[in-house]
Amino acid sequence: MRVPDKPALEGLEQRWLTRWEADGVYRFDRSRPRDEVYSIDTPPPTVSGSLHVGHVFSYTHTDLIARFQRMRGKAVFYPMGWDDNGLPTERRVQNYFGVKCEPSLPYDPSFVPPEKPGKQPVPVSRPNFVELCTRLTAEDEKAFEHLWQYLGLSVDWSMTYATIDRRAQRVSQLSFLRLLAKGLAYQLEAPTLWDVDFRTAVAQAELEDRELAGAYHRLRFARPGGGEVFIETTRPELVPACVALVAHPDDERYRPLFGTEVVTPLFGVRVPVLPHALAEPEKGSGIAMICTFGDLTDVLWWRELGLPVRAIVQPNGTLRPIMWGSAGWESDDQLRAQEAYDQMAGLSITKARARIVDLLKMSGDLVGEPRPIVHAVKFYEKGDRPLEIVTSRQWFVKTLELREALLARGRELDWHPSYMQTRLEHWINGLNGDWCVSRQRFFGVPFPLWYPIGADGVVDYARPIVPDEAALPIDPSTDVPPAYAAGQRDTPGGFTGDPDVMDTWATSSLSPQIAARWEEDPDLFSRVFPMDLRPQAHEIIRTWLFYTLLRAHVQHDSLPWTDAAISGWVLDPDRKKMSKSKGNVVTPLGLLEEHGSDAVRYWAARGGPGADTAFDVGQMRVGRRLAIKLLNASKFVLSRSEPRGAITEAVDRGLVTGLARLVDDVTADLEAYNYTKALERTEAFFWSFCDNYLELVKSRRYGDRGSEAAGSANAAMLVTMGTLLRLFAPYLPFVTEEVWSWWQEGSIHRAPWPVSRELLDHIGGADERGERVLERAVDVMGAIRRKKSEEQKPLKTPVARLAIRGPAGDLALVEAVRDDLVAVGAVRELELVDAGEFDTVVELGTLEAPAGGETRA
RNA sequence: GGGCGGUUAGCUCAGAGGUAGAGCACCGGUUUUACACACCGGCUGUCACAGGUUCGAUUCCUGUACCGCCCA
Repeated sequence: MRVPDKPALEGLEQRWLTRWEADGVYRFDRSRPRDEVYSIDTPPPTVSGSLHVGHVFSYTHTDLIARFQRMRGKAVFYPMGWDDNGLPTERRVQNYFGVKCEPSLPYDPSFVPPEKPGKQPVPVSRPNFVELCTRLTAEDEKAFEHLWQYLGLSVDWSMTYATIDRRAQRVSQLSFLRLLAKGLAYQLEAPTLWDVDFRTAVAQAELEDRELAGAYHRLRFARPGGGEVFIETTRPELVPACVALVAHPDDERYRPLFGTEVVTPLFGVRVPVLPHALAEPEKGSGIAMICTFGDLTDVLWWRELGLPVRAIVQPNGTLRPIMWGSAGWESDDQLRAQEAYDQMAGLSITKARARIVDLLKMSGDLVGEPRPIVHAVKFYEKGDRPLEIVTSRQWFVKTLELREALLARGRELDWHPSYMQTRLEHWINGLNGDWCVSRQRFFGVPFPLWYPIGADGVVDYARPIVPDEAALPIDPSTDVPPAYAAGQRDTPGGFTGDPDVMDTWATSSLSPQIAARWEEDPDLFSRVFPMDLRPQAHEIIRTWLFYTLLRAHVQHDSLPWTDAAISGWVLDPDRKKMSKSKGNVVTPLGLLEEHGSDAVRYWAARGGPGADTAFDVGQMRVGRRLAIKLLNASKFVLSRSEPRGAITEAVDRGLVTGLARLVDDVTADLEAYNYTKALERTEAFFWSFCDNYLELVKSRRYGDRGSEAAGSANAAMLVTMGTLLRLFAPYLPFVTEEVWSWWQEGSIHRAPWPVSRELLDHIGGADERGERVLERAVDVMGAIRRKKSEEQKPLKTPVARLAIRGPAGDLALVEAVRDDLVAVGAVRELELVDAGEFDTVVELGTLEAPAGGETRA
């Protein structure tokens, strides 16, 4: 026993996080069978993004569960990952070093980035660029790792992975090749949502709608036999891409036109007028122009009506050159079309629009002035310009045909809170396309494929060259396929590598397989997969959760985990989402240092599963007070804790009985992922233990009633303190470890979780009467305290006379704690009257002649 | 426009078909040999609104308003 004189919280984090790492307290024990393992699919953060309190909040929730399961005897598999590939890192690297990736450049092994980023970005080869990405993320990872350790996450740092490391690349590529073999991955030259700035395809999950100012332009289409039709469009620049007009089949105005042709203004292209139910008679003039492609509805019409492609937008967002009169670009007036179009070719969308508006005005085909409107336009969530739809070759993973199976998987999963499941259901039901997994980026996992080039120089995408699984991971831009020589790259009769990388979700959706070392370490895999828990935020249910479900379903025919615990947002005190732009972001490490990690964890734990929670420094102060109280109460209990004996006194037995019930309740709460409720219960019990029980028995434990009575109190206190410390350990890992180290061997975080039966064994079974004795004692103490407070007397004022009335049964309970009550209240005369309802009358004495014995109440 | 969640004390939140709860804040008191970062006592409510079911609704149902998020 080694209790400090002045216990304090300062410095506990640094001391214990170092010890835990050195002692391997959180090391996963891979010798244990699956049913003794609890495995967690920890969200891998993107380290090039900033650390924020949301991280601290949600990762604490996971750690609470991890620590609980560890103390229950599970071998906890709790690795950390980093998800660094993708756009955020590329952007950060570009800005940080002042470089720009230029894939056509060769690798320069001696390249050194500029000291300071210059005005013009320096073009670097793709391998050089990836090197810079790796270098910067390695630094960022250190900052994250330190924060996590300082927060007290019980992660096994020896299992850390990165979704861009060789191991993860291998898993991603292997999984892709298996999907390909199963026919679940396919490539398609297809209309794809495209960000012209990032020059990459964008998946449905990455879209967002933004309100944008636009204008309806009323345009005249001539009918060859005479007459005209007016359409309204927000995108007049796409007139050269027009392939049809469409109206609702029931629209009387346009019914006579169905099956006839009209001629586009300026370009003189004959296009059919067709009926389709999706055309809205109320919108504009009720007849719309179909272009390839203006929006997703165009894509749908194009597909369903079997229309030709007349694409004019290039991947860089400018209009491509077109030879009017060539195949697919026939015109009634070829010269006029060419003359008009040449004034638009090469321009950006916006400039082309302005130009064609002028041309249409001059030709008289624009009727009236453009009518300004505000409409929803699709953007890439990280992009700045509206998405275009370009036709390009992309890899897709089939999702639509898995709809029913994935809905079933979603229902099989245990959700915390349960209502989050409907978010997945609605997402799956709303899917309208397969998952586009190609990204035209650099810092990512490449597609492990090459394509043969024919003697004519044409790439044969239909016959991809697949590497041997044993060779993975490969980079097709530097590695050479079997049976080819390096010199044959990009030459007729040779080969070319797939230029794209995978969507980051295509890799992070394999986080369970990566962490569990699928197809690399079958022994480990069988012990941890399928996992137990996926903790994550609710806004990525449609992405991360959905895709992970999909991968496990098609690859393992199982769920990836049995439980999903969804964390809410951290809101600022005005209940708004915290964000950098609002300037209400708090630096997490500073927060931890200011309040102490245990205190911040306490605040996080008070935010229940799924609940958006206000950032509340007040709650952190409460947590800090709790931690300090634990230090002080422990000091009291552990100092002078001799003699010890059997727990014989009624109130002591009552305390242990209540404690046993607390253990059962808290355990049930935590099993149900209700960590907030569990904390509330433990906290309430602990505070009452301090303010009521400890005060009540203080005199007795100091030996005023002999060593046997003292031994009973000491034993009850020690067993209670030892239990409460363990119940608090998942929440307040630092302070509980500190106190534990005063009197116990080993880490509290490896100590067994309390079991109610073992507690009750100390007293030979539950003692409900003892509990009622304790309750009555608290009532009587309350009456005495109230009286002193009302009369504004010092608390050590003696009680001259204490008269307790009540039924005989209640009086017997008081009798059982009589000596403790007399001592705590300095009661000179105690009278028990068998009559009426339970009631306590207190007459205070004077301080001048204090009674013997202890005086505290 | 559709969906999910929320609306309870000044604040943050719990709660449950039968007399409204906790912590913080506030007010008053007490220095007591674990803790003044403590302790004791006290104050605070049209449970968002309107209907309905019920002996009884803050709780269940329907609708409305407002807030947040997700999706069109």
